[in-house]
Amino acid sequence: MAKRRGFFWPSYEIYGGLSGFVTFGPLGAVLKRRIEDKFRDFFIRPLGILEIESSVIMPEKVFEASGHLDHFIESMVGCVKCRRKFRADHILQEFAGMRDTETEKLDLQELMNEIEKNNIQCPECGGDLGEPKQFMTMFSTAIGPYSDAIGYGRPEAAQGIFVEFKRLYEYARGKLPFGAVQIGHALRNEISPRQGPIRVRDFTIIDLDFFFDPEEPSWPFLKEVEDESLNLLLAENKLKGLNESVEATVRDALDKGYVKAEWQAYFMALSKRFMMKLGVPEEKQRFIEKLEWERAHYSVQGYDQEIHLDRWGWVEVSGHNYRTDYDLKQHMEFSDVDMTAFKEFEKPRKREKTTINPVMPKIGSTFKQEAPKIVKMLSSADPKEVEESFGKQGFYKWKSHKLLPDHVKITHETVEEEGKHYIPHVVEPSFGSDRLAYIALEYAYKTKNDRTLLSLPRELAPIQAGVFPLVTKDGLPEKAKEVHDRLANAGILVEYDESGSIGRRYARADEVGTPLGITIDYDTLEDDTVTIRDRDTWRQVRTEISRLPSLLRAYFHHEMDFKDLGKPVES
RNA sequence: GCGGCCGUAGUCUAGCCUGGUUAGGACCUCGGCUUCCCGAGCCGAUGACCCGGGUCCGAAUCCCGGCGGCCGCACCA
Repeated sequence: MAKRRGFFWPSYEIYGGLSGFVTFGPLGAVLKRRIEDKFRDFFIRPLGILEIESSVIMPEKVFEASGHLDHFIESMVGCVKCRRKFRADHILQEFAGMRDTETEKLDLQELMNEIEKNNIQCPECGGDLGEPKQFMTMFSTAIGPYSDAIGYGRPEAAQGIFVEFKRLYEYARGKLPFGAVQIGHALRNEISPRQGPIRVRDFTIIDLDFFFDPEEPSWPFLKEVEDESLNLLLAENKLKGLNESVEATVRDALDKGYVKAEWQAYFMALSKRFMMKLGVPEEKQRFIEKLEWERAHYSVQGYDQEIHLDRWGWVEVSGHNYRTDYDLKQHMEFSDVDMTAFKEFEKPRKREKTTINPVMPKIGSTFKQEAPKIVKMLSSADPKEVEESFGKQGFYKWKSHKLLPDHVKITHETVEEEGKHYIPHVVEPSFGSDRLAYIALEYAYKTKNDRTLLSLPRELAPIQAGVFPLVTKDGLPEKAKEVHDRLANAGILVEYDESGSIGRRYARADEVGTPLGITIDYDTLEDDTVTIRDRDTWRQVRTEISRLPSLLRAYFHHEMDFKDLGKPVES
């Protein structure tokens, strides 16, 4: 259906196809765009969130800082005999009793050594395991003609926001909280994509990164959603093997500690409502908390929003991660650019301040070429800690170097502070708009009297109205074309169709989810009125052509119901 | 990546086992006729053997390889 009517299909079919890539057709592309617009209505506009657009290819440095280079990688080991593949780290955890924190640090050679040392065989057939290999799930490329300028296709749009934090913060005139969003393509080289449009290698991601002060995690907006109930499958229950979800209001979920950040709960509630707008009833939705090892490296708490589909079961449509200050901190460290926010105290505060100043002549003569490193270390070290260490041990140890009190000058002073710098925390709801389009389609798909009906929410429909002459003679087609042009000029997405019988044309329109059918009949020639037919009820009303543009506009903005569009027609 | 099943117009399919004329049908789509409100009817048209190699006088059909799909395993930030 999706293919025949032009919603989406597998890409590169003429060359045999390539799994993990889909093309959105004429109707699908519009549907997707409308869903993204709906997202803007729902999340962006009310909160004044900043929408930006950054590039898909990003330099290696970004992913070094973000941690993706280390984490978006899987070491796999294959069995020589049965050729099955396993995650090398999982094997070691299971058969050598190693912890994930230990296996994480091992390189390929070390993984191999550990496997040999522990004499691990293939868990399936008992055969020997081969050499571990790494599989990078980011797409890599060379930037320009220099092969050492490595770039990666972004696996998430969020990094494009974090690297621009400073400018965005300035644009927001230094006020928190604020959020930034990006709707754009992201690439992930999935090992084995399945499930058609649900799991692809090139997809549109919507990353909304919301920055807030961790000391002021509350916000009045929460009030709007605190009674919304959420269906939560908690990690603690998953660990116990329980698949029962709990029903809790946003307020309760926060009070009971199910959700750690208020803003996260707020976005979860909004996401639930958003799905309902796309046609998914609440009982087909749930949020499932990620276990520690299932979470992304940057996340301290993550919930996946899942939608139940008859075809694929529970499918993830959005991820809600509490990223804390992880990303900004990392980019600060790697770029040496300050990404803190500043907040003024209500009253200036007095504070004892301890500072360490390196005494350069001494440090230089003691540490020689190591001296610059020492100075750098001191600038980020905690002065109190250094002072205490001097007090207890008479020196401060950093790596293999011993720092003596002579090397530094410690001063104490009382300073008056107007405010302080801090690294904002981030809560991130993230959606895949391809999946949203698929879900809207599946939930709209119905059959009625053996006919297919795509009951899309009216504001999502790619074609808003069909214009049909009742029969193709006596000047009706000409009149219908006139009406079509008039509506098209009024900014309404209309389609003209005169092929086949009127019933057939209604059926075709129903199948692509066109909400309204406008029919030109013999009465039209008399009094310039037309009938409007409702896709879902097949009811008809009659109204004047001149009023159509404003009536339809109101109808699509939900300011008017179908019955208000004209006088009912007896059939 | 592995194993099982599978691959004929946009869709569903006949033919394959047992090689042999223009690969048949239905739906969809398009054109014409007809038609005063829900896939009606009649006439006509477009459109397919997944790709490559092999066997053979001859391959949709038999053999090998590849690609793709579905299911299971694995992966899923």
